[in-house]
Amino acid sequence: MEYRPSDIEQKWRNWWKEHQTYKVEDHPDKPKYYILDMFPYPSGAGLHVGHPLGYIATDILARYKRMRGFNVLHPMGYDSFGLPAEQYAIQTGIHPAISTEQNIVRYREQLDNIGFSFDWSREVRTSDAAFYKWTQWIFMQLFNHYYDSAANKAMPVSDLVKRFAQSGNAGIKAVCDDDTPNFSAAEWNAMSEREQLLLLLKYRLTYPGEAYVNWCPALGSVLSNDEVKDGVSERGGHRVERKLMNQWNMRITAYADRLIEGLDGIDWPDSIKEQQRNWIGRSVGASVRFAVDGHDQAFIEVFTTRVDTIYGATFMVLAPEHELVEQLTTDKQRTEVDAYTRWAASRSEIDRMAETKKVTGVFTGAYAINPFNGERIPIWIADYVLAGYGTGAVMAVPSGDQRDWNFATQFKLPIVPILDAQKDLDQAADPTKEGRYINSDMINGMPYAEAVPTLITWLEQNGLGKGKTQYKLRNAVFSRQRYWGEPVPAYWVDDVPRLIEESDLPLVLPNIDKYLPTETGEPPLGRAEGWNYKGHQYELSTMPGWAGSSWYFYRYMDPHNDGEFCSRPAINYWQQVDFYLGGAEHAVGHLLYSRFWNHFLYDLGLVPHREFARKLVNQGMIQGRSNFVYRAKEQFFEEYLMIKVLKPFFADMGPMVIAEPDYEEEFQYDFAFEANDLVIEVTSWRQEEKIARVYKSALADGKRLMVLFTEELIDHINEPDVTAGKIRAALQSREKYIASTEKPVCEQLFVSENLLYKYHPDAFTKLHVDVNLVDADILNLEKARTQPMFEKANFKLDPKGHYTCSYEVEKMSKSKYNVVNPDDIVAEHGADCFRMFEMFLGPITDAKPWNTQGISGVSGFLKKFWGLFFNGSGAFSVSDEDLTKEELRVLHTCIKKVTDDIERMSMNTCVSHFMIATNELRRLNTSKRAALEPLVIMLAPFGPHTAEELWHQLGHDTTVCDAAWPVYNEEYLKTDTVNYPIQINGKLRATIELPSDVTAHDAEQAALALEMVQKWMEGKPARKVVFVPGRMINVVV
RNA sequence: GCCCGGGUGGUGGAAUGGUAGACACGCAGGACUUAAAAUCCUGUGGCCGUUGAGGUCGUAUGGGUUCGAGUCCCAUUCCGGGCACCA
Repeated sequence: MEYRPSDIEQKWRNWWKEHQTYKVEDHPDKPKYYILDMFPYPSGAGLHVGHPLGYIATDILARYKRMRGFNVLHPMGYDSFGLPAEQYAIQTGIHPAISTEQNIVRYREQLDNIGFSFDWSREVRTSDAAFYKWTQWIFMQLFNHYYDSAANKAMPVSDLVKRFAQSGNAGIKAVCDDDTPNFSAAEWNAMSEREQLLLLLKYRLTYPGEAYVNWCPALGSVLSNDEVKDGVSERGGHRVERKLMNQWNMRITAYADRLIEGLDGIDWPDSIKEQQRNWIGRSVGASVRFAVDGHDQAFIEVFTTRVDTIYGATFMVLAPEHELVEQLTTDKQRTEVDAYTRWAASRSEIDRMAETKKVTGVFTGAYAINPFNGERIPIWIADYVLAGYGTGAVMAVPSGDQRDWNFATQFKLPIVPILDAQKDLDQAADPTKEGRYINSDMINGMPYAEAVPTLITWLEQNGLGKGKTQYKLRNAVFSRQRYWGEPVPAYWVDDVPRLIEESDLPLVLPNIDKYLPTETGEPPLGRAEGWNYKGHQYELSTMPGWAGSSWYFYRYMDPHNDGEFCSRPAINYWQQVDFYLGGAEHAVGHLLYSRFWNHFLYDLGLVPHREFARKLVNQGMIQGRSNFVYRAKEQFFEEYLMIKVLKPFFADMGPMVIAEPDYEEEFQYDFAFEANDLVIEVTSWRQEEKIARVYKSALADGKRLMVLFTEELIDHINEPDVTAGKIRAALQSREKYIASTEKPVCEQLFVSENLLYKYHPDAFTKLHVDVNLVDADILNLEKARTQPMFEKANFKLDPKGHYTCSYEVEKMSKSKYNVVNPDDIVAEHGADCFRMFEMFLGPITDAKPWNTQGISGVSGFLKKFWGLFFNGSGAFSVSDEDLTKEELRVLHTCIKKVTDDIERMSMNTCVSHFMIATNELRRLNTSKRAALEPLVIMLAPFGPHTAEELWHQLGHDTTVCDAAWPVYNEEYLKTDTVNYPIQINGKLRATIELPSDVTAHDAEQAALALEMVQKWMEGKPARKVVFVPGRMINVVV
């Protein structure tokens, strides 16, 4: 019988479904093992080949653990709220719930075809009201709790209220806003309810507050940094500004220390732990208040980790958004400061952080007073100081900090050394802490360790500052001005948020007519009719993508519970995730937020562990190979005209007078070619205003104007002669204004990648093109023209008539149009082959570009393995004979290696061990049950369909999933002799066959006796002989 | 820019500090075939040499630790991921 996956795979998938093979029940008497994959966002592009990489690995582990006697929970669901569905809804008007449902159906089909052992009865979807009811419920718990620093845990706000009423907030150690005032019990009790509620917001673990966002006025929406390119929106190229908006926040900073400490107790990759530590960015230092000269009420608070350098602070820098900038700026400096502030507002945070070469900034005209020596230091603003980090102000110490040094050097500000150990301050800053302080008044002569406490004590005694621990971690913005997310279960009364009753959960997302912000700039939910609670308007923003994914792993334990997010018995049995697998790109997003929520739920006694996942493994990303096309900008046509049309044209016409355009002319006419009083302007058909303006200038100058539309240049891009003809005619004509009246056919030009070198790089926009339209980097023009992107396009082809695309290896994603689906491969080679091929690609932790060359190796292996069970005439034929010593060695080597390698998630080497065993058994002509049955069992996690078929052919009638994993016997692995390599001074020179139980002494003697060894020792005595039993012998001379 | 990974034949990759290149792909040669496909066999890191010798270089680059380094340490370089509203 030939191996034909299509004959067996569907059959067994049906059988598993019928027999509920993968249904998981809680068995308190059985050891449990909870294996979790990061659930996918159901994108419109379908499941891509990167998704299953992790799912296959965990599926293998899950099936393996089951065979080792564990009750395994390996569930799957969908992170089904998200921006792409909303954008699709904006474009098409289709409700995100509908497109999401369609995408899920597709995902499910694709997942089913791969033969996973998921228990689908436990599926969760974050966009189901039955699920987000509990996301909202957790939000409400966060609102109702504050972080008590004394108890080091979350406590009910109702307790806080009682304590306020009794003794005010003086004795309360809690995490709260920096600007929380001190008040007595009497003051508290005298407050109105509204005042009290506003004050409590400063303590709650989730609260509305101001935060900076990328605001795009033209689109009327907030954009992610990702959606902002070069200061304008990626879609549409509209202006984007940094704007303060009232947003819900999560007080994750309350848990900063616990989130750092918790990392020590979990088996997560060091790189993830390190990234989280850096993200939280705990730094110990001091905050210092600087008075401002001439402004009695204004103080600038700075945080520094190097308070010891304070006498070297020769200026101060504020973020352009700093609230005092407006007030401090002197009239003389105002124009300059305003211009700089506007410019800075147009830059994204990433741009600002990335820019280090160019130092920019302006002087405000104001001076701060150094609290230690009363010195006046100038206050500047510069965008390397970020408003969102710390206080948005830094004291600049150019002798110790490189960025400050650069700034000081650029703007000629003084650089004062403060330690006698600092060197070469004319070359660079020296951040050393060595030596003794100089120029530093009260700490002169002290070392670092003494100086810091001296200064902090002084600050605290004088009320000018204090020792402080600062975190880079900011409270997490929790509002999204979007539709497709969980509604926030809160409503507003007199600008104070209140929660709805728990009994009114879930607060179901309402339908709206359009998925866009309202005309007044409110989020889409502002369009919902009757969106209010007992007459008060609901919160209009929705929750971010990470809300549902921060706790979903508990829902799988008890997915249909309507009374609790998870029942007590279920959580007591399943406890926590034993093995979590997913991409490292979630290192500081999902994985940190989930830990935060879990610590909170732990404080409330709702979950048994502080950490939700005991072990985490990162799956490497399967990267896509993206292709790019180049769309010409207007500038391109000017260059094209010069190079392709005018140059040959001049050669034709002989010498001719061309005016050198001066600066002003260039401004009036972008493309200022002028000959015989004719000016040529290149612009788009649509730029009526510009054309009118240029025509007016031309008239005023007494010149004639010819307008060449970019669209007509596009039409004739491959025939420059046509344009040359037009110009020739224009030169001879006496008309004042010459422009084509033909309607353009093409509106965009795409230039082949191998022609780009002729033009200025800025003349093109590089755009992703769907890889399905490209074959070996050549764009399929016929297919391309069917796409909206190229509907009105012309292509400038290379001399071979090809449009060549450039390529890059990057993340596989719908937005990069480089998604490859597994479907075709599964259909062609079968699911088992696909599963094993993905594993065979390499370690799951490595990133690698997708590439199907090599799949025939796995496909051939499955055929050979299958072939072991069938005789020459194609009949199933397995004997019951005993195994020979060699067959035993082959089998048990394979058992040992595969078992060890699954345990360390090295699935790629497992596949090669199967190949080796199969090749060996073929060589030995083995068709004995005693060898093949254990192999079928071991193959089952990898190729479940094939294994199930062979298992049943071997005469079993229950599933192979419940077979016991084979155990290897060390006895069979032993060999009588070992082939020892012999090194002379670390270089391999000979080998020698020695008994496997040889003593060190005998081995040395045998090695030294060898002729080759003697030759390489060149008569010198052996100074030392290193003998590693079973490994090697090294002779040192 | 900052943080985190990674760099091994033509390709994917293997290698608890102990014979670098397992297992595959590809390629070359051969067998079977009228032919092709499929299948099977042999070879396959570079260089020098050889007729069944052997030598030498080699794990991004340059240093270091060690009897011994792809593996550990330092520096450089290139590539990938993250950088707070993509998920």
